[in-house]
Amino acid sequence: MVTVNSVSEIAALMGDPARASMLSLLMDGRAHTASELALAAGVTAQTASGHLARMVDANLLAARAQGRNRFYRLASGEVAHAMETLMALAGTRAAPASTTAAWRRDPDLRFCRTCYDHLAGQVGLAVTDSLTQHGHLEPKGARDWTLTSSGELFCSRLGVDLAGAKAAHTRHFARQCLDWSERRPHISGALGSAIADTFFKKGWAERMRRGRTVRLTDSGRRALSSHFGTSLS
Amino acid sequence: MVTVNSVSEIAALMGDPARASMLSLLMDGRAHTASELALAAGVTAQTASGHLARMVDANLLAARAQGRNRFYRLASGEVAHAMETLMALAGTRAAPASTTAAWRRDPDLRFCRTCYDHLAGQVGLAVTDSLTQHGHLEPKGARDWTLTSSGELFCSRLGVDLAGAKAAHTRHFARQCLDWSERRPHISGALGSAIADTFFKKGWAERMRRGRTVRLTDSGRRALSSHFGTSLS
DNA sequence: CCAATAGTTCGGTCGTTACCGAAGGGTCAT
DNA sequence: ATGACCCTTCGGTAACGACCGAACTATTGG
Repeated sequence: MVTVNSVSEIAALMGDPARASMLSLLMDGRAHTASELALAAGVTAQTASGHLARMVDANLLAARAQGRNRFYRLASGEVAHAMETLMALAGTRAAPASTTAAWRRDPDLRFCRTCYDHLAGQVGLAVTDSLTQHGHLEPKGARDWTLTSSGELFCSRLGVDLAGAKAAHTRHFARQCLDWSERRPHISGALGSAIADTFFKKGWAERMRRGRTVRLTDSGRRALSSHFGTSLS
Repeated sequence: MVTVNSVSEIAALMGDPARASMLSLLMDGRAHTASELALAAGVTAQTASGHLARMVDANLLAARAQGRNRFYRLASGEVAHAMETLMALAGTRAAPASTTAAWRRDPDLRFCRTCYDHLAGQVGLAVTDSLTQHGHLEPKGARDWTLTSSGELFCSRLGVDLAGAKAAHTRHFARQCLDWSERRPHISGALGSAIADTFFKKGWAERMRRGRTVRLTDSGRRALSSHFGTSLS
């Protein structure tokens, strides 16, 4: 009904530098305390509290109290997707060299990172490209994929929890998520999450202590080569 | 460090209700005048002008001056994509404002109408396309065409008052005019006016009593086919 | 109990910006 | 030329909201 208004409300929330910094930190898909987020945003705890309350109110974040801490995380992958899209748009603008974004200079982040709960960067793209090129994924509509029967076979052999992914009826199953560093869609949604879980469970990849960067292990490189037929530089 | 900032800048631009309304209207992919956008946003022309300038500055919009109007359109599909994503996040069905625009509901207006004193719509485009494809018109600069010698011959055989058109030194001779419904330039200026006069004089087209709608007669359809080699649906 | 830590609420300040009235420039028609 | 129309720039106002200091609640640990 109030489409334009609600859009501007969401965008206005993301349009504040402090809140954008918080959302950016939360893009790793993990939950962070209010203090961490205040630090990341460069504001005091009171200010951060206000920001967080507003974002929870708008269903951008979800909060969970634990002891005397309060953990915040992104409310959904859609929020992460919107942030990624805005990053992609921000990257296309003709900008002077002096304002080159930090992420353009971070090769590790461009190589592999988490986008909410799935893999992004060159590794995320490599997985996605392999699936599409082998006929495991087929485009469906403008923003989804269909997992073909060969794709189901491939995923179950890989050890991906397909049943669990299909059980998550509240979210898209195989969603396209625009990769801001590579500017092409990678696999997202419940399937993307399940695939990422497989990578972590099998020790193919591990999250860095801080930030969204993900390190591809040696066995991960071998797995990419043997299972996905992909060689990364 | 700059990444979060640039994202928040973009989001902040989209976060104002007036600007979001403008962007929403522009989601139809077409160019709109500053007045239309001011009306859509519910603000005065001065306020709208400021908003539009900021969005052009941020490479969200592209502007093109034409006569006393100034047309604005989205700078790229990425902008539309970002808006769509935000709409999806806002939980609103992306309903392009185009469905409510008058010209969208009026197929006759889209088919053929006058634009000041020359023909616009599909018929205007058909005439223009035919002239360029036969080498009668050649682009000159960003906003004009040159009538080639073959074009002069063609026009005089058609009965177009070329002498009168050339005598009107106060206006451009063969001007490009952006077609609002088709988003491509059609022939305007003194030559465009003279061509339209020919259509009316020969009974190929007649103005409707009210409004800008023009009806193409049966002989007009035959003329389009025989003289311009164009078949319209 | 008291102290320390985490987080929120309240009140007031301050900067940003959206807004409009007035005025000016450019274009087109009569 | 004159007026009408479209758009922009300028100046001033008003309101929203981001921010922090201070005070308050809740949990943990000694």
